[in-house]
Amino acid sequence: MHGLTKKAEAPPWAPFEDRRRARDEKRDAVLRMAVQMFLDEGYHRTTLNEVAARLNITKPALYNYFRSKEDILIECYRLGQDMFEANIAAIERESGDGLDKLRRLIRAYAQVMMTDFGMCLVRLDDRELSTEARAGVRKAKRTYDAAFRTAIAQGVADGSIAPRDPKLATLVITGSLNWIGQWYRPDGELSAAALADEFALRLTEGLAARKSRSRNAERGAR
Amino acid sequence: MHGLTKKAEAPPWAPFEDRRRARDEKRDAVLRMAVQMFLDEGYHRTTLNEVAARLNITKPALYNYFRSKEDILIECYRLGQDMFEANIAAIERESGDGLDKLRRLIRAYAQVMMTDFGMCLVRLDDRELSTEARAGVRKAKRTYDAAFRTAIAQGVADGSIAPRDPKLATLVITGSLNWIGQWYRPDGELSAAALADEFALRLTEGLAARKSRSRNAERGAR
DNA sequence: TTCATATATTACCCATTGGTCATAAAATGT
DNA sequence: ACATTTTATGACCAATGGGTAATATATGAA
Repeated sequence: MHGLTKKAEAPPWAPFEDRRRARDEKRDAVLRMAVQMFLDEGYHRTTLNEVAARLNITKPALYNYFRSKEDILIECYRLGQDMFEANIAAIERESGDGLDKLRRLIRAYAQVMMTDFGMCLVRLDDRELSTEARAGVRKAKRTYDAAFRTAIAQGVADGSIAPRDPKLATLVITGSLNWIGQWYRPDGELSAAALADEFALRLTEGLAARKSRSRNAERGAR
Repeated sequence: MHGLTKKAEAPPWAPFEDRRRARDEKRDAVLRMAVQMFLDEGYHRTTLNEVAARLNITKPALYNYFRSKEDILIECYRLGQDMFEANIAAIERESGDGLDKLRRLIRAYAQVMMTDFGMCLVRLDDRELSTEARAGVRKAKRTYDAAFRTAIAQGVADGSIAPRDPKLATLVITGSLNWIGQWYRPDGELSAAALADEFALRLTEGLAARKSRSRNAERGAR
């Protein structure tokens, strides 16, 4: 019996890993509490003392996980951005005509907008952020807009969407979607999925290109 | 020559009136400056010192015209509300089917949303207000929503709009309109009127009831 | 001129709040 | 048991900004 391997099962990093995980969990708890309070009361009316109190700790303890109040806000934005980006990127990879893609974009975007971190991006004022952080957030927002614009442009090109200015059409659609973050409450009558479907339906019911004989002939001809 | 009426033309109240007008003009100037700064920088990041400085006065001078910072904010909301109410009430008085009325509502609402005081209602956080003031603002907002809902319900009833839930349809439409306040800049390519027309077109192009033979027969039959 | 009123200023108060520091208390490793 | 690191705390600092009081200045009336 070598003294070396008395109980070789548990890897020696386990405690470290445990600790790191416990730390991350606490960090996440701070973030979840903070985002809720930011959304409920507004960023600047939410004090770090209150956030800490609701977590049964005191303010300086927060500084073990975040460097500043703005740092907390930045992380909220980042979590929201990650959700949008993951969903949008997945849809852009899929196949389908422009109209289909647009419908999927609407559904996905609407659903993310009904989550706490998702609505961060439209409910919280990014002017609270430093110039650099704000630039990052705005750049991210522009990429989401671009996804809608290209889907619409593609739809107009492939004949699935009746001709229109993709930029204006995007303003109409994303406005409606962004505003969801202002009124959605999880305790409403309709589920998030049902609402997302409704928005996908209503925001595209006027877009489909008429399947006129001439257009069909045109498409069949090439 | 009576000493009494040496120059009887100018009414004796003129100076008073002049003074009152001058006062009102200054008050309005404060309001216009304040609303711009509130929109530019956000309410709580706009200090009364800065507002005063931009008007070439000092902070305490503002207190000749307003009782508090919140009082200024309340007046901004009120001016915006007045614009919405005047427009909406006028349209509700007009005749036309539900779809027509909805289109006119959209155009009018969009145009007010492109003014400083109009966008107040969606860009500024009414949680800055006292409970009573906030209740007033929210009540006003609900009446605008109600105008859209009734127009849509009327349209569904009179056959000009294809059947749908008026409440959800209103959320879709007013969301798009409210979001205008977040991106509109008066120096854009399109005029406010052109944008309003575009929104009226795009937000209703999918609503019109199909004029199917059976429906026409139905309508003709009663 | 003189008085009254409206309007403006300077200087100040004070409540709030993000953030820091020295230190204590747990938790972890040996 | 002991040493070390992590995590938490109480006390405090400093800046910000809304609001006020005492006072000065301009304006119109008598």
